[in-house]
Amino acid sequence: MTAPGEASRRKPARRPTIKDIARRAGVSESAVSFALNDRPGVSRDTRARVRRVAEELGWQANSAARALSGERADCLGLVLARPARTLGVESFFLQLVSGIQEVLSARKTALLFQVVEDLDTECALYRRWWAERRVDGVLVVDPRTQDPRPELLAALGLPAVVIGGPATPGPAAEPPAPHPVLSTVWADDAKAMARILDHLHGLGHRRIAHVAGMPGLAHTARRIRSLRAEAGLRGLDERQVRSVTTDYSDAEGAEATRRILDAAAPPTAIIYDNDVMAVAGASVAAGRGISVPGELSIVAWDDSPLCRVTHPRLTALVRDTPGFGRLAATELLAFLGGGPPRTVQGELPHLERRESSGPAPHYR
Amino acid sequence: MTAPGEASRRKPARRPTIKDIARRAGVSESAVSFALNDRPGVSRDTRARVRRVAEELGWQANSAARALSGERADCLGLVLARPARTLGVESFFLQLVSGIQEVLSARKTALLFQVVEDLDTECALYRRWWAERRVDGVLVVDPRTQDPRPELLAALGLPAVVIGGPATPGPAAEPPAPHPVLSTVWADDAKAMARILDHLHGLGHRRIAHVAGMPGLAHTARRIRSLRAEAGLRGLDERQVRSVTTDYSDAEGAEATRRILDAAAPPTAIIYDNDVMAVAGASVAAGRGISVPGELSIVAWDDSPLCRVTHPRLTALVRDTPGFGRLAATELLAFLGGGPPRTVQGELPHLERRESSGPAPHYR
DNA sequence: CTCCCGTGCTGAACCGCATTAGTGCACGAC
DNA sequence: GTCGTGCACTAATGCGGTTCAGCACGGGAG
Repeated sequence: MTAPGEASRRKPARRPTIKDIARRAGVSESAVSFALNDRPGVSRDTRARVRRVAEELGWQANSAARALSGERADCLGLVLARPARTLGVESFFLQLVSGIQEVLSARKTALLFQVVEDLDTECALYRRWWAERRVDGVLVVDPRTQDPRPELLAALGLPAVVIGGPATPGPAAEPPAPHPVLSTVWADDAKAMARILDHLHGLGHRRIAHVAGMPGLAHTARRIRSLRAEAGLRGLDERQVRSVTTDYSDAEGAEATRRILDAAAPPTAIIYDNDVMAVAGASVAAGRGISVPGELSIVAWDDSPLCRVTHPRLTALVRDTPGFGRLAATELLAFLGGGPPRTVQGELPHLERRESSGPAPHYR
Repeated sequence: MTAPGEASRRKPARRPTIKDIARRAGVSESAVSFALNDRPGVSRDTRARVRRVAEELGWQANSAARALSGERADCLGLVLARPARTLGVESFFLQLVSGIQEVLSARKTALLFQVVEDLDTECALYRRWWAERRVDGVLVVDPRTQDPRPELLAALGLPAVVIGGPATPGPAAEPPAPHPVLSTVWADDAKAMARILDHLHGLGHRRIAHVAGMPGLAHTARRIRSLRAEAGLRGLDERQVRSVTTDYSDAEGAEATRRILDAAAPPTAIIYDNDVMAVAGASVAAGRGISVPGELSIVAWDDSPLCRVTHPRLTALVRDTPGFGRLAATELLAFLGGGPPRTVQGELPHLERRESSGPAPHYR
């Protein structure tokens, strides 16, 4: 029935267990467990001997067994709820994940990563992971203004850190109110927006458009509020700073740009909430023969190679995304280790000035 | 010691086990296990009752317990070995992962995803996952010409599917030789390259450059060989089709473009192995006042929104990346289910003709 | 009427580790 | 000399499933 290759292919290839170590080291299994987990109850000699044998055998704890008895899965979860369609050019997540894993891999903690279509599926997945005890905690991304996730996770008792600020928006300029159970890492979008406005206002721009991201997202709301607030501080009124929301795609970024440029009194500067839309916007301007930055300045919120391959290269807000991921992972591990839920702030981004932003036209 | 919030936050929130189901259904635990796993040994009535109780209790099998006794982790692994630096704009992986998970989530199989710095770390990770029994199998990406991974995985007996063809390069035009243990999903780069050459040669291009990806990657080698072969079939010699390798970054793509254009007899068309480099190349051409496609045609291997935001929009080879992921996941699950290792081919990409490719200059 | 077998279910062992409750022993105190 | 005490270690138990060896029962064959 089974071909020869068939039989050999399924070779069991037994992996060593603590029993094997115990036998070879001449001690009991529990002594081995103590020795390998840095617990008291074994002499220095025995501990060293056990360690050596374990090393020789290439032993690694069976994660399932450890999870079953230890009540820990040594595994965190990250769900990305994005319709497949909008999984376009995206440098943010891979960088975030890369940062997260720098921290996790040092602790032998794994990361379960899943892309799903929508928020409901994401919630269902949290429930399943919780019930299956697959993960010790989760990293929540893309917080929304109306977000069912914090409540769900709190109800399940599944530890989590919300990346990108809380779902409950406070005043734009203030740090988010701490959630009683969840940790939060947030970026000060208000200060970041202030930096952009310092730059543009200093260059003489008085009519500024803002092509924002998805309406439901918390940081979209924060940025829109921040723009208003910062504009107000500089004596601009609401009609001079307009925000429109999009789905972050190049298509909607381009479309928004067209509508903005068609207005009666078009702005002299546009802020885009991501790099893809900024490039798309620059492309629209080029297509219409509008000179950048002569007639229109462009600023991208988030830098990437994209911003450097256009002509002119785009002025962009540079964030340390891997650093943000490291921060989030560190915070979640600290919480799992028994620490209190905290609200910590990521590094403030800086504005990388390139050729897409310049003096406002009437200033020349 | 513990604050009030501290105490409540760690609420155990017990999850139901089969013991709970057994008690409420009035049967033994083993009967519950049989009923829930579609095994014979329980009557229709009992099975239905157990199912109903499990449903009511919201029971989900503890994945650790199941893994421990069942010898299956219901989890696959995917490692991406990329220096953090080159984790730039990358649509390919998220799309691949999204396709993979369409298949996995239907079977309640999770995906462990990890980004590491290099191949050695990747191999170490396979060993650890294997020893820890974390995963039932892995999806291997970015196969190389000299690739230690198939051998390692075979030695460990860790089932795997290699995505993107085998490490052992056969003749460009032929499907890869099947590995005795590993499955492979591959793309026919030779035919894809033929489509590009059909297009360019048909437009009169006779000097064609190829800005390829990383030298060590198997598909880079395949594409370079394919270009030679296809050029030969059309009567072009080696000096008319030049390939240079890069690290896929916009910077190297631009640099390669500059050197290519500086040559004594520059090509009339350039093929780029990814979208980012193609855009960077287009940007270099624009900076030099070289008209595209008037003086230079550009083709990108891999489409993305990027290719649609440039002026002119870039002609690109469109692959069904999520479909590729689905294929790979399906194949790995089939193998885990007892099927033989197979070599299957992904859908052939098609060339999306846009404005960046046109008649060669001397044809006008 | 006995024997046998299939059906439907139970009890117990087991997976690999962590943990708790002992156990034997040396040593110091009284 | 006896008793406690701390140390180094072992034995036993449990985590939540799966699985295998029974076991009671009923019905058909001989």
